[in-house]
Amino acid sequence: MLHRTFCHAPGVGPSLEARLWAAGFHDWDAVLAVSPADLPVPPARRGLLRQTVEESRERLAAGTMEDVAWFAARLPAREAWRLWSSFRDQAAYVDIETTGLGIGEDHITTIACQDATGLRTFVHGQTLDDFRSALDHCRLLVTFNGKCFDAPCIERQLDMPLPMAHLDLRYPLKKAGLRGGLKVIEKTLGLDRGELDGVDGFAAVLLWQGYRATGDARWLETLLSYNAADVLSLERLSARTHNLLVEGTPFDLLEQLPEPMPPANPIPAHQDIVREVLRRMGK
DNA sequence: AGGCCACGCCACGACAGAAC
DNA sequence: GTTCTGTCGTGGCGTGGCCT
Repeated sequence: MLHRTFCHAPGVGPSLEARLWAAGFHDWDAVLAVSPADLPVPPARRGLLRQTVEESRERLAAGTMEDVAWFAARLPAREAWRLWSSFRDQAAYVDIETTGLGIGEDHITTIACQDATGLRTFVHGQTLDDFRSALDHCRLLVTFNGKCFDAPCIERQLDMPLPMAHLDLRYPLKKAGLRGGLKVIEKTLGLDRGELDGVDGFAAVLLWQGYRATGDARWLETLLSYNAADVLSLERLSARTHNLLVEGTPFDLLEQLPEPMPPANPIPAHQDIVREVLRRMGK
């Protein structure tokens, strides 16, 4: 979808982009194939549009982290979803758990990261520092509400800059009509958390506390299972977001993509631990 | 419950095209 | 050439909603 995008050019908003599409300029090649005078945009904007399209073609072909970040910086936030189909192979889906909502002394307890190489988890006091190199090959960071929560936490607590493009699914999903938190949206799409049903972010705090208090690895494993579940659905949600938002363009049929089922969660959740946590939560 | 970001709304400026 | 009108993009501000 990115190669059909013009609203990242200065002076081109939703209206002008729609005018270009309606006039048959369906991708960058079509714009470069005609003289600037034939473009259906105000004369003062033709030069910059052509220049942006030329640079876009080069940057999409190069596809370095800087190139992807260049697109992300120029796209209006509401159109950031268009990055995903072009860079999904270099995407990393990330979610963190913490001891709270960042008030006072709260810190990251675990991180789950899924990318082309598979699922990895990182634990405070054990392997958390390894996360610093986990995103070395990542061109596109994908999260849910990560712009507000996960990314600032990681940057602040691990002192780890995140310069790559960042797609926060919360906003495009809302634009596509899917509101509410991650679990609510998963249920709407028929995705089942299985034995982790009812476990939420606050439960994750209790799971960490239980692990610290008992040293029992089953508490940690259940926490990691929950953390993993949060990232394993993100690729599917990204595809659904893409497909729903592509429906609002003239390229609905051309750009629809298969929606992969989330992989099975490789980390077991222990039922007795889940029951105990839900009991402590009054559920 | 705190922090953070995008969104919605509005006002404003730039520009193109029409009318005179 | 000037003026008016409509369209479009941009920036500022307040607010809602999501994370653990």
